[in-house]
Amino acid sequence: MASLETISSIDTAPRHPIRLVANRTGLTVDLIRAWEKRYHVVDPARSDTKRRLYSDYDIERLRLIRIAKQNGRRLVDVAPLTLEALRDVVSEDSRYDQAQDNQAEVYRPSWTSPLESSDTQDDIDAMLFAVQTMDQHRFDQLLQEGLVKQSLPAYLETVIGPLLREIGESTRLGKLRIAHEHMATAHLRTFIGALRFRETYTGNEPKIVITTPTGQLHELGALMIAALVSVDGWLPVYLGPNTPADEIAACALQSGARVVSLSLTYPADDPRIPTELTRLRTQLDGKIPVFIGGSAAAHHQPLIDRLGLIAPSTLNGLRQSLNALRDRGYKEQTA
Amino acid sequence: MASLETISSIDTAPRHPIRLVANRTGLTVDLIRAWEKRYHVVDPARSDTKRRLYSDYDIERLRLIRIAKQNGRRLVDVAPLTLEALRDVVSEDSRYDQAQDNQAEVYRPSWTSPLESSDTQDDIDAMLFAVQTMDQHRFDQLLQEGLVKQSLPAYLETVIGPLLREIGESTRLGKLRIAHEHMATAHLRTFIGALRFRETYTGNEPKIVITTPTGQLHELGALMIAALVSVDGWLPVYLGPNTPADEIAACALQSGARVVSLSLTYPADDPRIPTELTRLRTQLDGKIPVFIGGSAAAHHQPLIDRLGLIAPSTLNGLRQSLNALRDRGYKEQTA
DNA sequence: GCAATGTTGTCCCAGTTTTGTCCAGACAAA
DNA sequence: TTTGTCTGGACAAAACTGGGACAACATTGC
Repeated sequence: MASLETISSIDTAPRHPIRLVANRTGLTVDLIRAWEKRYHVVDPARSDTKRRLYSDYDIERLRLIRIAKQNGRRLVDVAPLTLEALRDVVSEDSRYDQAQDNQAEVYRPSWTSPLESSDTQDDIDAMLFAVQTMDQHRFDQLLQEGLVKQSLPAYLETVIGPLLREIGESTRLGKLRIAHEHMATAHLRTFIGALRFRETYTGNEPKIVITTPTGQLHELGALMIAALVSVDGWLPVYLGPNTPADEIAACALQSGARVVSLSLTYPADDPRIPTELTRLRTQLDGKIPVFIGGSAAAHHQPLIDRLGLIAPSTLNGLRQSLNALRDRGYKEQTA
Repeated sequence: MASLETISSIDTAPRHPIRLVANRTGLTVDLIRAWEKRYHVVDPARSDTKRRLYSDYDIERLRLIRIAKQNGRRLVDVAPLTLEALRDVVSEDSRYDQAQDNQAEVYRPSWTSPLESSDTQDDIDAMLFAVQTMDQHRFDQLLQEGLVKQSLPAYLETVIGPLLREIGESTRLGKLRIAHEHMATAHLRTFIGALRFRETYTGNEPKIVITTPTGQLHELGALMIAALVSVDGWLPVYLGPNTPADEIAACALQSGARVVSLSLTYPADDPRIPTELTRLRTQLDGKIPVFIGGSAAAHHQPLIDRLGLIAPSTLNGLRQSLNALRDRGYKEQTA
């Protein structure tokens, strides 16, 4: 369980003091207590000296309730909702034009463990079949259904990632036409792009610039990262693919981003990559870390080491590094 | 299965406070109450402390009434209509809106104007400012709000189209950085892509393949077309940008599409365009018409004429041609 | 063309409910 | 000691309600 937890769960272990919760949610300490007193919005555990201790789950709920209120909901109405119900309410409110999710009845705790791999593979196969038959509607349906079954990070790692690889592979082998790949890519671009907006923002999130460097035209990896980090309370500044180093640096500085993350996939050995990465590293204030992800990152390991960039090997590794960074930032801030 | 039902039927359970309704419809709280007082436009349920509680059905009605009013309808006339009747009225108006010719039949008071152009320009300026300050959240908010104010086709034509042109222009003039343009483009890609899914599909819609030919990397025009035709009951098979002619043809044949639509923007004089268009025309069964849209279509007028392609000069022209085609197809089918 | 009338969005009022902030005194942590 | 958190309560701002006033504008009748 513990290993899976890291991918998919929102931790329910109580450990955060109220101040951190206030910081992360954008609420005041007083308000959090008042909500608890009046509506039992949260029921935090206590330390042996009666200090409130909140879990990640609580924080996420409070964040969502804050947004729900901004959208015009009344506290009385949203206070008793579960995290999942809140997600639905908030995403419906902030994007009421989105395809109405019809799975309200399905109870899916966010700590749901990832699907059995065979199950997942079946899903992926079904998706590939839908692509092959150009059945967009079915494809979309499968994507939506798959998302219901697991948490977003787990879904990206176990379904979307493998699906992308298989589509690429099948096209190279001639099992899929270019037209099929195009359709699937376009559809996934829309789908993953929309995922980001399932999350909600308070305005206090640290920013992260996400893009791909010059020459890297495939954006889906970067987009997945944007969706992923949204879950953990980052605000992605997403620039799409193929951004020159100068522009990335300018954007990071203008937006006040805490981190930059790049995705490298294809072509893996583009000669511009070393130039661009070096240029980016020198232009950025040394305080802004640069993360490198994507399948082609391994090709540039020496360069990455030399420049002091960070290249976690998995999506989950990236996620953990970022979370550590974010929480470190919190400590510095209050120290 | 149940999915279609849940999508198309609107919940009548009263649960939304008036503030939320105001947010979603773009009306003010005062106005909603005034309409209720004067015309019983809605008759919301009440909480135990007399607070108004609206249903999804109410909200949708208010939204449509707002649009109907913008189209020049009088409140007295539309207030008693059911949701379905309102839908008819609004969609009828939106057709006449842009068919500037024969609007004589419809009663339209003199103050009718879809949206004051100055108003629209203000919105666009605000969006440009949000882009310039890299305020994605604001940008998204403005896009959403704009959409509430008018019907989707009108919105695409009066806001999104001009916005795209101004972003391109500003970037060329150096008023925006490339990073800004990238951010805006990426964001719009997500936004427009999601628009298509506002519509609900029955499975009987005629299909239309939408893409851009080889060398044309800008996909937003094509994506706008996909969103646009969805409104009129087409099912877009969207392939993203840069699709070779052979693949377009294969896709059209495999999916049984009735029409193909291409968007040409940049580079306008790409030498591959004539080759690709010719190739496409010959590979497609003569029965499948090919529409050409986009700012660069004019550069290829002789070619378009020679190949017998169709190039309406505006989005609305395209829309009308397609509707005519669809209805003609329908008649043949039933005759 | 002008006056009377109708339509419509906005604002104000006074009373109620809901919600955010503040305070005081006690205790715990750094 | 200083700072932060705890409980319980007080207070004030914001939001909602019903009612009505009013100005801007369009329509209608002359």
